[in-house]
Amino acid sequence: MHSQFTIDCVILSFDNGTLQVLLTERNEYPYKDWWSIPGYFVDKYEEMEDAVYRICHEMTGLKNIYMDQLAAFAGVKRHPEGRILTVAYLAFVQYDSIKSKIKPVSTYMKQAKWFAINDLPDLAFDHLEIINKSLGRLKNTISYSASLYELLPEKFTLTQLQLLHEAILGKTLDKRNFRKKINTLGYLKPLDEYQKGVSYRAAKLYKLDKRKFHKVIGQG
Amino acid sequence: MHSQFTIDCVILSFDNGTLQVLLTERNEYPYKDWWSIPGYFVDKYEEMEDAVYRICHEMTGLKNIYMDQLAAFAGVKRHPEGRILTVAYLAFVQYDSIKSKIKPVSTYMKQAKWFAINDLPDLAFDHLEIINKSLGRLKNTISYSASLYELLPEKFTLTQLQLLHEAILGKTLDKRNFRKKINTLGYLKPLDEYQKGVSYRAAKLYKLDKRKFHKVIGQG
DNA sequence: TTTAATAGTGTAATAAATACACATTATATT
DNA sequence: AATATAATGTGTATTTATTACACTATTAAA
Repeated sequence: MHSQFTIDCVILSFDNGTLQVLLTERNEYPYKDWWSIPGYFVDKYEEMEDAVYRICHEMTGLKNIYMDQLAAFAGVKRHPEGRILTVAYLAFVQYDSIKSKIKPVSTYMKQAKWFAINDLPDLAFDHLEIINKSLGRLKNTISYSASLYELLPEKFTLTQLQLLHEAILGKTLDKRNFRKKINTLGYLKPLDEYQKGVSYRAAKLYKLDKRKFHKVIGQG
Repeated sequence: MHSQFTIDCVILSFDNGTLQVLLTERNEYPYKDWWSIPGYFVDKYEEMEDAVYRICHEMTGLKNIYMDQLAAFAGVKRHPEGRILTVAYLAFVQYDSIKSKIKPVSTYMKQAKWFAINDLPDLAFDHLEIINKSLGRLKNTISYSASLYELLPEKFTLTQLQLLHEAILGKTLDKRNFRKKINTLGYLKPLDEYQKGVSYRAAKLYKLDKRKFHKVIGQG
């Protein structure tokens, strides 16, 4: 007999100019062989915060990811075996730093794989609804803000940052105005390093200055 | 045997320059005789949206209130009879239009009563945490926005509106600048009516022009 | 008629957002 | 060596929004 409720994790990343979501291929009924966002039952005496990390690790191999609660979903018909409430969490991770580590630890999932957000397979349960809600949250709460930088490599170009904003907001931005804005925020540190392996002028790399970031954010 | 989870409702209002929350006095164990936000168990085959309205009505006598999901709370120790997850919802209502209707329908609660948000009694379960989370949500998402107007009477003065903003933001605002801002938004309709029963110059009344509001909001 | 209490109003200064186009640089190709 | 390609990096003028700031007008009550 399973416990009362499950946790499901929307794990987003950014690559190739597109938002990516990490899906797992189920190895158990219901929805065996379907793609789903990683999730599982919470243990009886387990705090949700602990469960999120455990489940995320077991289903994808990923560890130490910061997750925020998104919402609870409890549609009567969402689960074919009876109404099971799930609490969805949302996390942002850097695509490159994580690619090699993705592999389920448990046998409950067959594999874990990134999918571009606008090219998703059919999904188990109400997981498409959960993903859509995540995208809404992303759009409303984090443009020009904190956790955004979890989606980029540690060192990134301003063009990458702009593409990320564009992907989230669903519209193009003016390059000069974007850079001006970024500058006034004042918490990006330019490095003495440049992009490598491109067949055109290499762009300067930047990283988030966390010290300054927290100063700026602490105020408003 | 109760179903898997509960719903709790944070019902906020505004009166006397202060945010108010509707609490119910429990008539059952655990926490018998304690004040709590109204809530109860969701039925096995009941959609959450339906349960919210049913529970809110049974516990407070209020009907037809629009509620937004706030978050799920599931601390292992939050409920003395074992971990019970609750999904908290948040609603805004007009203080005056509702005062007389507040009276529990079920006997599960003894009475329902408004409390000023900064003068709360001890609360059952983790309900203080839930209320605090509501206030954070209110602050982050609705200044100069929609559901705010649910907290005011249909016809209100600009000073009332300003006091509401100040209560939510926890700081004072400049009267002229506030009115200028409100004006540029353009969805408040001035009426040919004035405040009554005050012993000083009566203020003009305004109401929300929902048509214009949706136009403005629809864009950004 | 005076007092008390709140309503209602404008301007100047600063900061932020927008619109808009071209020279620069690194690599690859011939 | 010269050229083509593809993306980087930069400035100014205009409009819009935000901030700071103080007095007169109106009403009811004393």
